[in-house]
Amino acid sequence: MTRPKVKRPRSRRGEGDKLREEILDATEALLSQTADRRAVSIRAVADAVGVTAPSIYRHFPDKRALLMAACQRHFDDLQQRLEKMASVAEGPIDALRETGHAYLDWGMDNPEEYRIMFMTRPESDAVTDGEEMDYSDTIGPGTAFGALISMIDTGLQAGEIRADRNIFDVAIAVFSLVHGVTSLAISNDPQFFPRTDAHRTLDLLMDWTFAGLAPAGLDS
Amino acid sequence: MTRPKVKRPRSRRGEGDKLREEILDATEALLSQTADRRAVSIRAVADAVGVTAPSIYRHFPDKRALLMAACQRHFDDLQQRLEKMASVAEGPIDALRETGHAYLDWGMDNPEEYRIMFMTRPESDAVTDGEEMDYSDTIGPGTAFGALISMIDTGLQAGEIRADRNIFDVAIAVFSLVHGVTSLAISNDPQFFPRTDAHRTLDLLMDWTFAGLAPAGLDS
DNA sequence: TGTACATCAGTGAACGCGCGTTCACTGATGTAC
DNA sequence: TGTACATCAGTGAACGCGCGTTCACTGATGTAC
Repeated sequence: MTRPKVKRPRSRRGEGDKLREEILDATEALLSQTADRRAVSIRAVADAVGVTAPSIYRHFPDKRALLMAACQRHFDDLQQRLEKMASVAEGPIDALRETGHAYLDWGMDNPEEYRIMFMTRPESDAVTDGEEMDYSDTIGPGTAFGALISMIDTGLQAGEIRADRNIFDVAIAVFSLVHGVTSLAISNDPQFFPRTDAHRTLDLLMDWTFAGLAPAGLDS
Repeated sequence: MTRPKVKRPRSRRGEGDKLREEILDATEALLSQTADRRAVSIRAVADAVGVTAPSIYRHFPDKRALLMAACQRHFDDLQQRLEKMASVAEGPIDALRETGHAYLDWGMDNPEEYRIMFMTRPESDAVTDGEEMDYSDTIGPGTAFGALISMIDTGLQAGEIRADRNIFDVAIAVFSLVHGVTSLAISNDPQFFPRTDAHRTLDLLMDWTFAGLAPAGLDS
């Protein structure tokens, strides 16, 4: 990891932005492979790219900005996956279930990214160590949370979800439910809480939830 | 924080263990006040106690051991609180609801401790940065999770919980539900997800859950 | 077609910092005679 | 009751490390004349 690996050939004039992309790729790869944010240092990233540390500063003002940029990519990836799942589903309840499981899978596949994005302390300092998030990018329209809101809204319109609930409250509750299983799954020894158990737990919670959300006390 | 503060008077012969307790107290206080594990360095702890850094090593072999000891105290504290809530409650369903809210309050009051105990990556490395937990101390009898199991069991005996559920599955589901709200509450700007909202969300989820757990499809 | 030059991508060395930890020590205090 | 001494609680200085970041620089490359 500290060995110089491959010496990257210098980009040609006007192609300096290539390095920017390579740096982001390396940052993601490092985070994903080590599953440990402490392994993602400026030096380690530079090393993985095959470049020296100061080169990073030609493309990002500081470490914070680098991590923010990498995290934004993850957000976009997650959102696209969820929207894809939702578009394929048969009806809003099915969409909620499917996206819930997809979300869980994504978290389990990207545990450290998940921790950074959804499990770090609020405010400024999180960033040195992880990421500070702009909430308007998190819950606004065109985001993962926005997609959740619209699924629930569709359910309401279709009469599959009881209409006496505040839609935002329901969304927060459903989100915290899925987040609970995901966060538990990646904070424990896989032997203690294996992947199939996580999905089973989510299913059980969804059963309860959709019984509670059903208009006439019917199970979904 | 780097200033020497008060110079602690040396303990008398045979009273060396006093410092051990003071070190643990200072560790907890530092963690609680800063809500940032990075602020809890050997030097900072020593400083808070009014002693030099090497003195710590007379009482703890390394930083890991110090943090483990401090965390064990937190576990004991949480467990005692939950058992107290459970003993006061009127019936098992009420006990589950009350302990759920007490758990949420505890997490919100001790966010960094909660993160260390329930939200760090599994395995060895968590400790340098937080804590590795011995699961037999976490889910065995006489623990917080053990208390949850026994509440559900009481509910089953009393006929207030449907008997066709695997008790362990139900316990994991209930735990991950409460954990979800707690973890969400302490990972976001309090302005975005205030304390009352967290309790309201938990209530909603509990409503769904107890509808699902009720024997005859009745609400709790 | 040849050459001088500005530009641009990236380097090498060093900075100051806080960290966990080690080591040889000091000096107060209880105890044995 | 007095004194020598072993013990014990804690100190002061230093170690090596990895970190983010800065600074003056180098040398290849495209462009203007």
